[in-house]
Amino acid sequence: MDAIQEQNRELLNTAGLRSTNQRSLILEIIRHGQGHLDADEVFRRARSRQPRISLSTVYRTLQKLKKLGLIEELHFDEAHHHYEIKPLTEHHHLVCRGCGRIIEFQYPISHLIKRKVPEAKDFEITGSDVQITGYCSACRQSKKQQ
Amino acid sequence: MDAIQEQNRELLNTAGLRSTNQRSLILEIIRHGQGHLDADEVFRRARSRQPRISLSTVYRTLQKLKKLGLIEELHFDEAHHHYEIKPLTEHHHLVCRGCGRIIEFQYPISHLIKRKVPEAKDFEITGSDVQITGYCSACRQSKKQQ
DNA sequence: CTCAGTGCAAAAGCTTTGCATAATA
DNA sequence: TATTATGCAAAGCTTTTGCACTGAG
Repeated sequence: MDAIQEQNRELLNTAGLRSTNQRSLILEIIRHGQGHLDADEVFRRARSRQPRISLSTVYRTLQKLKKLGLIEELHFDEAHHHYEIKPLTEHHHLVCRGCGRIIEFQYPISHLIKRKVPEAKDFEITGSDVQITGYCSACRQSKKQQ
Repeated sequence: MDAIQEQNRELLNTAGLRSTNQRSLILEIIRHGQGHLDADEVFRRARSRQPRISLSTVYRTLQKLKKLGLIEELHFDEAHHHYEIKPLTEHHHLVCRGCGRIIEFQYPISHLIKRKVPEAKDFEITGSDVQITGYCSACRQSKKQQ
């Protein structure tokens, strides 16, 4: 067992979960997935390394990891969810309506809102997600040429 | 036909759509729905006034109205979408993880992001949604008492 | 050894689609 | 009248669940 697996094992055990190959693998996949993988993509990548893994395990693991706060569930303009490793610094997403590209940016929105928005004064903020939709520079170029 | 229906009719015709009782009704329901209705809720309210309306019509109409930009689709932490009339001023949502209440607030986020975030300089912003999750003051109170 | 976790298959949402009928322009 | 829109039923996708088996602690 290598160092990364050992680290995952501790992470899971500390949370009161059993460390299994499946869970460790799924955690790795999301960690290296550059964010924004959906369940099916996680499943396909997992299966290529562990052919007998099932979709239900993927879903059950994603739920557990979400509840533990290890990963975050994102809701883009689609019928299914996307997952990313819980970011250390607050970051958000520009979603291009042309090519679907997702550009991350950092900005301490929740801090700002806490300060500036009266409705938020009494609200205990645990998470935030900002989605800006529009067209990225590449798609703006190709729109002009049409 | 009353004045509101006549207004809806023009709105739809201008957009190149036929004006039907179903569409006019659905538009009314969303307009008076205080935001955040899901398709099923729109369907149930519509059926109480027009019993033969079908769920497919609701879904098809929501799609059309969304493409026209008359309504906006929101993605809270659930498996389905919510809809609201396109707001005139930019507003966003505090979503309570305790009671599910949704509190709206106004803040010109996209303007701010355009100015402050380098990644957004080249991005043509067409829409924005900020979701702050956490606990509202009522739920914070009841958490303390537990 | 015990119980949490897994795989499989079946079910359960939510949403979309094909087709004949009805309604609008 | 020529299309577009509707209702119904069936299908499609994503996600969840029941159950017997497996594997971690």
